[in-house]
Formats: sequence, C-alpha cells, structure tokens
Amino acid sequence: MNPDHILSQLNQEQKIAITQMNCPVLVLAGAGSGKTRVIVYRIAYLISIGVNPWEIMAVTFTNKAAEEMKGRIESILQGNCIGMKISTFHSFCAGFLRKEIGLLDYNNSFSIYDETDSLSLVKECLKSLDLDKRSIYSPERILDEISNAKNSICDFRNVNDEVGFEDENIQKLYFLYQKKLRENNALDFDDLLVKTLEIIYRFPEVLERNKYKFIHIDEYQDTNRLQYFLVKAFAGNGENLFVVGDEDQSIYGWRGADIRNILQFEKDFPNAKVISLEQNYRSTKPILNVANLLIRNNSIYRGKKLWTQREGGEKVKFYNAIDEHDEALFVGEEIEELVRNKGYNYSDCAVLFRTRAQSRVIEEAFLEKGIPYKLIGAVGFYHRREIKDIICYLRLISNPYDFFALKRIINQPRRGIGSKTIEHLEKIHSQRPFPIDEFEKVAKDLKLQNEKSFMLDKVIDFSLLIKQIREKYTEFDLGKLVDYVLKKSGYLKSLKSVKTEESEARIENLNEFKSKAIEFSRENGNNLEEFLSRLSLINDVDNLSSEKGFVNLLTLHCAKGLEFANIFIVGLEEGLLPHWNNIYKLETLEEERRLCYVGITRAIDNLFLTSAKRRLIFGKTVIPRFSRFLLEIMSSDIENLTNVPYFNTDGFNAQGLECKVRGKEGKVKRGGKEFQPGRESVDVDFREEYKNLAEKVKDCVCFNVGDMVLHKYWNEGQIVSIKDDELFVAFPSQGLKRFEKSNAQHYLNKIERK
DNA sequence: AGCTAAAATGTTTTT
DNA sequence: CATTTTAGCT
Repeated sequence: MNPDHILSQLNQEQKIAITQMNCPVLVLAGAGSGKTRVIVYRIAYLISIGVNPWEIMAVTFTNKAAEEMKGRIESILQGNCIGMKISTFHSFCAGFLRKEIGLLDYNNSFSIYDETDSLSLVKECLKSLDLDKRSIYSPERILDEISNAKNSICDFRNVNDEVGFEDENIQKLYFLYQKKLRENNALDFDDLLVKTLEIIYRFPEVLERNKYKFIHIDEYQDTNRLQYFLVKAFAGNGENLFVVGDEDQSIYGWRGADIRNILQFEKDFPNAKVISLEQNYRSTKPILNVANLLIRNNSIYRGKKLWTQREGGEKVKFYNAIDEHDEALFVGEEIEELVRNKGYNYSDCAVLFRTRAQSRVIEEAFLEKGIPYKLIGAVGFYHRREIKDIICYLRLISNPYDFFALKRIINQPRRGIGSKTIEHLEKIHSQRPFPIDEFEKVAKDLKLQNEKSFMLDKVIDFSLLIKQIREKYTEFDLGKLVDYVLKKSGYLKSLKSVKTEESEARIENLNEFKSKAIEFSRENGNNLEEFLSRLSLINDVDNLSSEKGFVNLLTLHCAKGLEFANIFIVGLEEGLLPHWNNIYKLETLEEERRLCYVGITRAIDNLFLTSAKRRLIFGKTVIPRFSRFLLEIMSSDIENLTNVPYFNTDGFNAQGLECKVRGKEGKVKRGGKEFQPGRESVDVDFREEYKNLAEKVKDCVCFNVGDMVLHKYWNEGQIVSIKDDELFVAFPSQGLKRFEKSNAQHYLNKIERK
C-alpha cells in the first residue's frame, strides 16, 4: 500500500499529525474527530514507508479497542503487518511478565487475580488479623487504599519501602495481602504494572530485549501514574512517542487516572508537537451544541470548540418521566418508533446509564415490549459459579501454587474435605508454599499421618488428580483439556447426577466455555497461561460488535470510544448523574460532567435525555431534582456553574432542546404489568419550576451553627460547625457530613424552629 | 458438616 | 430492592 494513498484519506491536521517523525507527538482530539483513526493511519503509514511491524507498539484502553484497531490496520494493509504489538497496558504487562518475572522469583505461570479475587483475599486478610470488616476497614476501602498506594510508587527499585500507610492496621493488611499473593504465585491488576516497572528499574538490560521503536498510546487522558511511568520507561525521551487523547473525556480519575499526564505532556517530553483536532465527523449540530454548552462549565477546560460541517439534524429531546418505569417505557417506545418508521436497526440504538442498577427496569420494559437488547459489560458469564470453578481448575493446573483457586475447588465436587482440613492445609502452605501436585512428598516430610481430623488420604487423592492432569495438559488442546478436567475431576458427573433445570443450565454453560476455549486455541495457539490471562483481563464489551439486531444497554463509562446513531441517556437527576458520591468536590463533580459529555458525544443522529420525577432507590422512593447538567444545557448564559446557583431563572433558553411531558398524571395506573401511560407530547416551560426551586434556595442561604436542616436523602440534621468555607452537619442516620459552604444551599433546606 | 432461613449490608464507574 | 453473610437448625 503506498503512503500517498493512505494520506489522501485524511484531513490537513490529521495528515500533519501522522507524518511527524523523530519527535514526541500529542494529538488533542475532540470527541468524534477521528482519534482512533489517527492512530490506525499512523501505524499503516509507518509500515507503508518501510518500518518493520515488530518495531511498532500501540496501547489502548480496552481489549476490544485493541482488536478493532488491529483489524482496521490489517484491512488497510491487506494483512501486511504481522508482529506489531497492540494491546492494553495490562495485557502488555502480562505478556512481558510471562517472559521476565523469573527475575523477581516468581514462577512465570503466575495467576492473575481479578477484582473479585482480590476482594476475597482482602477479606481473608481481615479475618486473620481479626479486624472487623464492617468498621472503617471495609474490604472495598482497603483494596482502594492498596491500589492507591501502588499507584503512588515512584522508585521501583525498592517497591516495598515506597508503600506506606498512616494507619498501621492497613499497613499490616497490605503486607499480608502481598504475602498471600506471593504464596499463591499470583498478581493483582496493579501488580502487573508494578512488577513490570520493578523489573525495568532493577534490571535495565531487560528493556533492551523488549524494545519498540514507535509507541502509540490511545486515550492518554485516562492513564494513571503507573501507566505514565511505563510510557516513560518504554518511550525514553519520547522520540517517536505518539499519544492521543482528550482531557474533556477523562473519566477514570477514580481509578487513579491522572489528567495531568495529558496536561503536562509538553513538559514531560520537550520538543513535543501538539496538534488539535476539532472537526467533528460524528454528530449533528444540535448535539454538538448541547455538548459544548455542557462542557464549558468545567474549570479544567481548554476551550476548544467542536464544529461540524453537517447541516440540519433533529433537535435533542428531553423527557421528564413520572418514574423509572415510565422512563423505560418512553425509551422503548421511541426505539420502536425509530426502528419502525425511521429505518434504523435496533443495534443503532444505545441506552446509557450512570449505575448498573438502572439497567434492570429498562430490561424489564424491553422484555415486555419484545425489544431485543444486549447488556454490555455485565460480568455475567465469567462470574457464574460453574465457570469460575472450571477456571480455578485450569488455574491450579497452570499454577499449582494457587492455593486460593485450590480452596474453591478442592471439595467441588464433594470429596469429603471440610473446612478443618482446608484450614490446616492452608497453614502449611503459608509457612512453606508448595505446589499441590507435590503434596504427597510434603505430607511425608511433615509426617502428617498423626494429625487428627485431617483427611490426608483424600487430599492426596486430590493432589494426584491434579498431578495426573498436569502431566498431560500441554499435549491437549484447550477444548480437550476442559473436557478432560471436567471428566477426571468428576465435576460433570456430579452435575449430571442432579437432574434439575439449574444443573442442565450449568452443563450448557460449561459447553459454551469449552467452545470459547476451542475458539481461543484456534486463534491464539494452545497456550493455557495466555488463555487464563485473557480470561482475567477481558471484559464483555466484546459482545458489542459481535451481534446485530440488539439495542445496546451500557454504562456511560463503557460507552467511551463508541458511537451510535441514537443515544438515550437516562436518569439525568441530581444524585444519579452527577452521582451523590461525587457532588461535593469540584474535581469529581467535573468528572461527572465529562462523563455526561462523553455520553452526549456518542450520538450521531439523535439524542434523547430523560429524568424521572420519582425513583425507587434502595427500595425507597425519592423525589430527585433535575440534574444540574440539564439546567446547564438549557440556560446557556451561565458561565461557571460551581459559583452560581445552578437554577438560573434568567436567560432561560432551551437551545436545541425539545421538551415532552406527560399530560395528565391522574390516568396512570401502576400495578404489575398493567402500567400503560399513554404519552402526550407538549412543549413545556420550565421557568415556573425553576422559580420555585430558586425561591427555596433563597430562603436558606445563610446557615448558623445549631440550625436544623433537611437533606433530601439523609433527612433531618443539625449544623455543628462552620469554618472557612466548610460546613459540618450531623445526621442521626449518617453521622457527620461535610459540605462546601458555597454549595450547601443546593442540598440543605433550613427548618424553622417553633 | 452442611443446609436452609433470616438478617444485614450495600450499588459508581473498570483494566 | 437484591445480594451476600450469618445464625440456627437438622
């Protein structure tokens, strides 16, 4: 393929970007401006001018994006690109470590623990340190702290000295957690990055044999510190480093993504060329209008403006539903309309929500209406019991030190090995880790015969089973191996002996797993470790491209990088989007706004926004307010949201927005499946509503210590102290909560005392 | 030891 | 409301 032909398919800025050589390049690519396209064509261009594919590496954020990118490059070059490395940070590191981790005294058949595994491990640690998990030491928090600590390491030559906690219990937990991982010859997600860096820092020569000359990073705004260090390590001074990103789409701050990485690129890599792409090739004008109106409320905002040549386009539609069922029905009806009369396919539609819990109601409505849908990114399949079981068998076969996996399956199916025996076994393992297939020898060394209540024979039987499978597993292809394990272990037999629908389904699932294994070995060769890596690191976003004819239901986070003709964003309410947890701090609030922005900019032709007047949360009805994001979109003259009361009554201007509300509420009957709203479409004036809200706010602008206040969700509370711009309120149900003075009025209503 | 039933606890997003 | 954990029972 000749280079000129490749360049002819790009606009001026894109062309400039991809032809830069021997200098660091940052492409600031607005939503829909061809971000991925730029990387794809850059790589194709490099190969077309004679660069060797194996000198090229690209990192994307999801496995799906990586696959897609590979496919597109292959089709441009007609397959002439074997050897280029395109993967996520995590799977890149996993591959690196499979080769090199021996340097750190791990075995290269290490297991990768996913978040669920890590969480269980933390729970174990809590138990053995005798800490109450419902105190401040909740497993989730601990895991979070550990992850944060790993993300703030700077010197990877002495990783252990670098990780410190103020709380000594957490420090202990951390050490125990790491110790257990090591005993199991296992790594968690962060460790994949940390260990890679540790090797590079301690054994610089390793880098030489793992070098890539041309490095590309997609979604640079979402890289965390560890990933940033990886980029630095592999890219050196940045010569031929090519990163693409958009600070307005940074939505992974909570996972340690550091927006500074992109903001400071020019400092990190001197002589960098920065190229902005602002022409949007995706959305209609009204959609872009709304997107711009929203995002300009952020303080971290470079002020670029997306524009499009596309003329016309439907207005953005807003529906204020009665409750979440009504909302779901609205979405369903509109989709039916789009499919029936506008010539769209179901798969041209996507419903985006902030929290997974929101999907259920929508699913119910779709089921009732007979709208086919796919829930994207739900853990579903791989978290089913039988699937986890078979994975643990495979893990143990690959990595016989994995005691964690062992515990799950040693008595699955029943082998008469109870908790007492397992406890004992674990004690031995934690003193001197051993591979299960050599247990017989260990037992002899330790003279375990005398132990009471220890099912020695049965454990030996089990260890022999694993040993037997291990002796042959490299000969089998993965499909056969799955079969063999299920048969030898008696797992299948015990499932078959119970003749319930449930067990039938389990067997069915195991068959599906087998075909996945076969498929994998056909495409990637017969490598169990690779297969297991893939299983831990993959997420089900793959469901997306594979099947047509289904409406896609996904979280806003999942939607990053995707596009659909018709987008529905549901639940635009204070507390949901923006989410409660992120409302009180400017940085997190702005991230919520970016999240909303990401959602809006996924739309090609039609954008629908919905909210509900009442919603069931935690089994309780709440009456939410409009999301401030909605109001920002509607009142276009607010300069900076966080300093201005967000329901401004002046300058109301529903630009690009068409509002629909149900006419009469009286007619609505809620009850089982009878719910049939019968929608009416009218233009509505929101000003009345704003006025009411604004008056409420005016009433309670000044707070004093001792005032009683009412909070939407936490009910009654009392102001206990006010200092500087902070305000502390005690709620009987919640304890002490902090508010920013400038914001407090939006959440608290003063109660007059009699 | 292993199961069932009741109680508690938790939902933000994911590699 | 829904899932997970625990207690209490056989």
